[in-house]
Amino acid sequence: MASPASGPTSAPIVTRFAPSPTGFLHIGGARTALFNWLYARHHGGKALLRIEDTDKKRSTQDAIDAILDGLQWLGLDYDEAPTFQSQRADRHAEVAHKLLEAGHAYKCFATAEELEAMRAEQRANKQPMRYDGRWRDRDPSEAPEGAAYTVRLKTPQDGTTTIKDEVQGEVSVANAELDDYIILRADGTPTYMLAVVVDDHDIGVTHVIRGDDHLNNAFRQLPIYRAMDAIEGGWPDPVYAHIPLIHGSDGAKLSKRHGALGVDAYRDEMGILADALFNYLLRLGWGHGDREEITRAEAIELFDLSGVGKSPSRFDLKKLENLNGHYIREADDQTLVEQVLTRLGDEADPALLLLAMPVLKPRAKNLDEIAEGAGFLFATTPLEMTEKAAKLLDREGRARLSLVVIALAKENDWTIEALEATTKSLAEAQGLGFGKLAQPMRAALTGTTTSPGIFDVLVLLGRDEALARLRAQAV
RNA sequence: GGCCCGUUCGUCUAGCGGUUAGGACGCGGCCCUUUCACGGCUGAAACACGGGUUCGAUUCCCGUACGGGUCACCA
Repeated sequence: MASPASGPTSAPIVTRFAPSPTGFLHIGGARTALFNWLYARHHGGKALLRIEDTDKKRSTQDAIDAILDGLQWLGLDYDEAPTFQSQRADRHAEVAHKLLEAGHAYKCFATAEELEAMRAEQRANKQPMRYDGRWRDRDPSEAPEGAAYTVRLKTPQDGTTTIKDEVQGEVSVANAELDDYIILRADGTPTYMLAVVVDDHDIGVTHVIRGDDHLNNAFRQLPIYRAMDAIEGGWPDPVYAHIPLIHGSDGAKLSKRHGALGVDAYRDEMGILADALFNYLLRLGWGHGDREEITRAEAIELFDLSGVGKSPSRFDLKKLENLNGHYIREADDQTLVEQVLTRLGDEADPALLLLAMPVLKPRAKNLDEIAEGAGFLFATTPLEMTEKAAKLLDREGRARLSLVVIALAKENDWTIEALEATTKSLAEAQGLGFGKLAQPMRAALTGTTTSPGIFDVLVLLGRDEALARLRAQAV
């Protein structure tokens, strides 16, 4: 009756990520890829990649490139060259014919229109919509001469199929719920349901880790494994792990309007670091005690399917950005310079940017904010003023600036320490709070009201440029 | 509609019969402070509901509600 689909395996673990190239690598796919990769790495197994491009109409080279690019960016590498499902149609058909010959599958001569009518009737009668098996026991000779046919799998009609899912636990479905689905189309091409099983078997996949939108498919795919195992042996059930889907902030299935963008958009448009997305995706649907910030090495060490929750989780950009800020602070300055440079104009000087990076990066939560914060370094006089900055430069502010200019013009030691000492003693001599001097200075120097420490700004700009900007706004 | 799955602060999660229900993001306050960040401290904030089982349920069982997934000659 109940037959467990999976048990402990002693053979080396092989996982695979199998996207269909009909669009970019979205956040959900990326996480599925991540979990598969992590599981393989954690257990010292193999991580494989397969492109499921059997739907020629919807598959594009651009999508394939985008997926490969996204995976590489995230640092997910594969142990063998990717396989392309479309190139294996002959093998799929071969298996279908074995199934047919052994009586585990049969020819169905029902036309598409006929089946549509059948479904319409079932819908009208509120019956479950599934193939009624009209050709299951009929003799093919009853079909019209030369009629096209599909090949359907003869699935068990009685009993229950139980899978022991690593994430979902034991899940059972009555076999009566499963219909005899098509494995080979009328044109002889394989359907996804057949192709997946054949490919997974052929490349030695031991663990199928995928979105739980495939949970129902497991019950349909298992009969192929069992039939083939009965025919020729060597087709053990794979271990299944169906991970919950990622939802948008409103709880509905992730779609474009939720920010279900390609990972390239997070990289290019939102200035997210690969390490940050890696960490965020890891923590979405998986937990390990109180751990939040987890490096790649730690992830490989700690990850296991037992930590994956069963409920869908919502995508939260705020948390991603918080994590991104963390990884920006940790990141190597030179690497950041390269990434930020592409977000700045041609006038940006890499050397100066590198010098400024230590004071720029602690205040940013994405790459664009670093670029924004670096703006003043490469601005040309007269500086553009934000509204708030202009307000700081009223008559009083400009008068104070004059005092500052006089004091700093005499300063020969253009260092943070010396500048701070003279500026602070000036403030004291004038009986002013230091902020009264610093804010107008910031406005004159950067055109904004927020920036790194004012002495950092002075030093970064250099004596001549700094003095010039100060003079431009002094009375 | 049938089948399957889920439900702990707004969000991500820890918990695996007895806890002041913990952490993180976000939010409020305070400290640090030349601004903005960072950092530190702190506050508000959750076991969907109803029945059982049990000396005792967030935890186990059954319902209900709500949410999700899936029902193609798509993948």
